[in-house]
Amino acid sequence: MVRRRLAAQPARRKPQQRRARDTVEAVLDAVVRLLKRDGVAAVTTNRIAEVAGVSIGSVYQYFPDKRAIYLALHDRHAEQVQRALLACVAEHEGAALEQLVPALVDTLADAHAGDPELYQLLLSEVPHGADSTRELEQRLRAALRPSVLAAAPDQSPRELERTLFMLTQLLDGLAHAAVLRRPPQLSLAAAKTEAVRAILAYLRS
Amino acid sequence: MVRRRLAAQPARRKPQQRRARDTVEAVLDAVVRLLKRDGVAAVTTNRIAEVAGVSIGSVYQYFPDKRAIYLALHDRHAEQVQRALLACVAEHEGAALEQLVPALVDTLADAHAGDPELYQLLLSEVPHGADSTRELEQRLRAALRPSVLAAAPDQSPRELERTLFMLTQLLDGLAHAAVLRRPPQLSLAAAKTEAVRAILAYLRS
Amino acid sequence: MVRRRLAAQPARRKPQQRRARDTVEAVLDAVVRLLKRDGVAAVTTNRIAEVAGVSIGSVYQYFPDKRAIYLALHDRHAEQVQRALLACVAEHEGAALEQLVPALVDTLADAHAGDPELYQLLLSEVPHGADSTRELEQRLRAALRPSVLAAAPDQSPRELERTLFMLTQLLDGLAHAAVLRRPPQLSLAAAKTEAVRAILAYLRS
Amino acid sequence: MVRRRLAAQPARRKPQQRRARDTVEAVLDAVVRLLKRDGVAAVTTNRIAEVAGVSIGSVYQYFPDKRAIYLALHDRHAEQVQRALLACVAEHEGAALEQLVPALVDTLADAHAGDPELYQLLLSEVPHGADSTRELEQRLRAALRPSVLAAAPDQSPRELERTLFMLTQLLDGLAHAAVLRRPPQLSLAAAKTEAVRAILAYLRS
DNA sequence: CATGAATGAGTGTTCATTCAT
DNA sequence: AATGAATGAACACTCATTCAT
Repeated sequence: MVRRRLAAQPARRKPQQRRARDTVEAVLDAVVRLLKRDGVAAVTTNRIAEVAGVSIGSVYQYFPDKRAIYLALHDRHAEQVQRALLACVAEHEGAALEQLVPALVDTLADAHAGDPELYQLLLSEVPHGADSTRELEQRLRAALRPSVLAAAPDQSPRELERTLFMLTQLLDGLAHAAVLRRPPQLSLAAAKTEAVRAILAYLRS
Repeated sequence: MVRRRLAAQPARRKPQQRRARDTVEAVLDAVVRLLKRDGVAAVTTNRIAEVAGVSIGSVYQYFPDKRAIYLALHDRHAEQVQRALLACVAEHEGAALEQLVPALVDTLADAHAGDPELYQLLLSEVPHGADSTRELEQRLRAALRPSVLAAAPDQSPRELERTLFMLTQLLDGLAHAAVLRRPPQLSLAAAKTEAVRAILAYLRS
Repeated sequence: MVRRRLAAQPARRKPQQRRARDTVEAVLDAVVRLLKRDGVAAVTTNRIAEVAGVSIGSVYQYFPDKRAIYLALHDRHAEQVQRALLACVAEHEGAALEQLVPALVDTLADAHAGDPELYQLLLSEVPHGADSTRELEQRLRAALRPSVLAAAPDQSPRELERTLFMLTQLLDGLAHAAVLRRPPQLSLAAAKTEAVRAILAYLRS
Repeated sequence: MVRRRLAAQPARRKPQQRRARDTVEAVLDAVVRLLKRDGVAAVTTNRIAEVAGVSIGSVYQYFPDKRAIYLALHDRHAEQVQRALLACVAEHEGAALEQLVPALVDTLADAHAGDPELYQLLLSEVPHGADSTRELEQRLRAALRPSVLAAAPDQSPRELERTLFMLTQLLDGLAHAAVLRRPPQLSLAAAKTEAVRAILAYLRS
């Protein structure tokens, strides 16, 4: 009996960590909700706590200050995008870039299109240091490196980095543009096709 | 009489308009100075007035509120970029895109490279509605339309818009990336060459 | 006419300084009122502003933070005591210490007795750095130096300082004790007499 | 049986009381440590618990609120001083005041000099009601009464109280001043000698 | 009894904006 | 038109205290 209890103890700990994670998630979701409903100006720490259903004190138990909340939000977004990309790359393991690139454009466009409003808000209204932007790029680069290396195994590290840099910029930039910036006459599908065309044209050049 | 008046009025008014323009410029410069020296958090209207050497009352004479100051700052930047682009396009009137594109990349990269710190701040820290981002694109598009039209005079308006959209995104995105995001191993010159290569590859495809 | 105006200008400035002084005084008085009425815990910056009849913003125009308000309060008290002491010393210029000491004890006891409650509060509840205590002593010492020097002109500087130190401590300590700490059976007058007796006994020894 | 129980109970209880005492001491020591290291502002109940190595809940098991902690700290200090004084008085039982007074000054000065920083903090920064100051005086008076009575057995109770009051004030005030307020030129020894001189001069007068 | 996560009233402070001069 | 003292709503954040485990 005693032993069972001792063995069970670690199980008790988990709920604590679970609860912490839940609170963090609730806080970030609250920020998103506030952001969409009332704009950045309405995002106050007290309001966040209220909407998240926790006390303001608890918010400060998990985040040292308001900036940290925004930072975590940006991070969470970057993580989600990375996860989607890694899944996409894994799904097309061994495929040619001709197959991979359209899939990547789709994945990225979807990631942004899933909640373009939020994404736009995140970019244009939610404060984020320069690192935050780099964050997503780092993750993108990491996700793509294996595929690019497989497509051209004999390139120099320098060339590899250059290609990765350009591919990252083109992918992110064009998917982003397709979702958020395309002119009214252009459909999302057409914009994605065009993006794929541009990227493959570069890779072949 | 009419002439005298017309001649006199501008003379009297000019100083006033001059003064107004000077004040506006002083305010915007003050924001830039504060931004660079102490970060967004230090940009308060009272501090702006102080650094600009005008009274806070005068600031509110020219700007309805703080947002308007940031907006004007973004606008001024967009205008500067547009001016540079128009000059570049004018200089290459009649030239093929093969000549124009490198020049445009140079121009944009220079525009950003001239004060990359400020540009980064403007993008990542200074609040700017979605319009503000579109602003620059609109101007870019307007500047490039004649050249693209000249290069392929018989394309449909739809095609023209599509090409302009992609060209704009590629130009701005890649110039931006070349200046602010390129990995340490990649020189600015190499990044620009690569950008030109990508854009021309797309245009030829 | 113009000249008159130019000459009048300084007169206009005064009201500004006057107003500033008034606000500072109003704030300090508000703190005293709050302190006496509701205790230290009730002294919040917003409440101070309210009781002082100024906006909280104005309070912060004149004091960088709350500590500064308390500091100013201690300072004002020290200044008042010093003024009373200087007046007392001036009144007894040329008198023997036998006459001066009782007058000094009276003055100090009155200064404390005038508002013993406030004085006690200031000492025991209102935060004050170590300097604040020294402040009053410095002023006391400065006020007494001429008299002590006159009473024994041929003592060494070292001896002078020693005597001043002891005199200061005895005066302040015993006046203070007479007002705030004497046992119920002892009248204020008797306590003062006793204080004088102790001080003169020391000076004669 | 009864005996066994009585004998056993204390044995069982002692550890509990011991633990309680230890916790209380740990808490008070934590306050002192925080006070010295980081100042009053850093003394929060949670931080106290942390530094004391107990949970905040345990702190509240032993102290009803924060004020009680400070009160206990002042009390502990007063107790220590009293203990030293009683020992000193006991050591000089039957001695004349001429011998006792120097010993008392030494004892008090040592009590304060042992940790003058803490003592100063306790006086100037740690909130303490008026009682807290009286506390030490009461204890001082109690400790000295037998000696004063022995020195002049035929004085009236009124006179006794008056003398005790003055003696207490002079002893505490001058010892305190000798340790914490003496000017740089004056050595601690010289200051103590001077204090003894003043007190004996008063007693002889 | 011990724990420490959770609470939330309340604080000091800021800063966009106004308006009397 | 210019000034800048005054305003006060609103904010980020703290910390004494509680109570479920």
